[in-house]
Amino acid sequence: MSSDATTRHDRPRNARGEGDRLRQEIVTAAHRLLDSGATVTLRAIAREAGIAAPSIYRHYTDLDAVMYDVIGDSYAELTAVLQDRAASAADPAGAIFAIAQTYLEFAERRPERYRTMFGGVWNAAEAIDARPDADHYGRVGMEAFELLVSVVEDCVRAGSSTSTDPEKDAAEVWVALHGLADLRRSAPMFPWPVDIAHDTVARLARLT
Amino acid sequence: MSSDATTRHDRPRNARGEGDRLRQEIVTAAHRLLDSGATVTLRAIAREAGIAAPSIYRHYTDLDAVMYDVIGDSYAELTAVLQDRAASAADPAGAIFAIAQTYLEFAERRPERYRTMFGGVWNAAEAIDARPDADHYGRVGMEAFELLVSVVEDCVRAGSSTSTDPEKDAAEVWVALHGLADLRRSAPMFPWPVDIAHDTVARLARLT
DNA sequence: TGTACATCAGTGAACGCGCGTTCACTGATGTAC
DNA sequence: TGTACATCAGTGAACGCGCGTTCACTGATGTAC
Repeated sequence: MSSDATTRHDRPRNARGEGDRLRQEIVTAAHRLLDSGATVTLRAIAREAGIAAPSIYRHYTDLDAVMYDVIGDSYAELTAVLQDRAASAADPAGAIFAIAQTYLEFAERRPERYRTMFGGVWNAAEAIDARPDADHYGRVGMEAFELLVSVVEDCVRAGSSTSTDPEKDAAEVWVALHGLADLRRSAPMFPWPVDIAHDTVARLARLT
Repeated sequence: MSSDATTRHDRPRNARGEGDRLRQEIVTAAHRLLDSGATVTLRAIAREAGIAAPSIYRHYTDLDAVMYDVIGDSYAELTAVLQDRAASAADPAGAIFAIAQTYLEFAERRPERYRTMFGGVWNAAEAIDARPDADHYGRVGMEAFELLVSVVEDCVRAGSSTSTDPEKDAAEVWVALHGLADLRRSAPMFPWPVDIAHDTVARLARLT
């Protein structure tokens, strides 16, 4: 059939000066692949994007560089949805629970994406460390955490938390949420107490 | 050079009736590979064990079957070391902290092994579910957890914990330990509070 | 006691696969003269 | 206005690699007669 023996939609080439559009299409294709649970390889991304594999090299040096952008987008998306849900909560304590629930939902609905972001198969930390703009991306990843810290602080001000170290308590909440997200997926037969998330968060955030 | 173009120690063949020894050598080779951080493939295991790749099929149907045994051994080892350290603690509360520290050390010293056991790359749950003797292995994995539950119960009896649901509180402690083990590896630049493990465990086990 | 044979432990060569990566290229479009 | 040329976006064919898996085999050793 076609030359590459793979499906290739007849994608119209971008206009002159618009070459960067393909860069975004590559990232989008990688997102789709990740969310569908398929293995993410350069060739798979190319197939998903409807382009030839070598075309990726015009925009990225390697797979890590692509994943780096995928992770940047993912952090931004997670942060946005957490902020959104926290903002619509009735009170600070409600915001904490909203964040916890939203975080767990994100991890459950996009397990591979979550794993890519938080230390799954692809080691984000390593790749980010290797970048000249590591600071910027480290900060993007921290935004969601800082939201959590500030919500704990809100709780203290509102008198609904007895925390004396919101930063530390927020870290403990994050750790517990991550552990829960990860273990629920890998040990689904474990008899999980239904209210474990709510209970753990309440204790670690020192809610009254 | 040699036929397979790879190093092959001249391993003496096992005596008649002793064929099962190779089965153990295969698992041991897989452990070494895992602990060295190398990618675990059938061919890599064969190289590490000093045998030809097809020889593995005489003992295992596929890589999953090998990993299944690797995981069984790993659970047994972790459980043993946890029991050991818990037993030499001065009191029940000390036993909890000993378990926590030992668990985190295990995860830090053998990161790939830990990830293989608790939902990393290779999905233990899936492979175990597919086995006829799934119950047995599910229980092996549970032993370490049950140790934690019983130590929390000891604390309650000794008056050093106010827990009213040791099983649930033990689950929360486990979740937090797993989250900490996993995130510390994947987010090493995060400003981890030094006493976060001690603090989290004390709170979740309701130590007084 | 000798010998034919079955069993056992393990091998070597070969295969097809998807992968990352290279290379020289194609063909459309803007720009200089 | 026409035309030569540079640039840009993207391709197709090919490569070597390690992988899982198959197949027919080799050669040592225990067992039956």
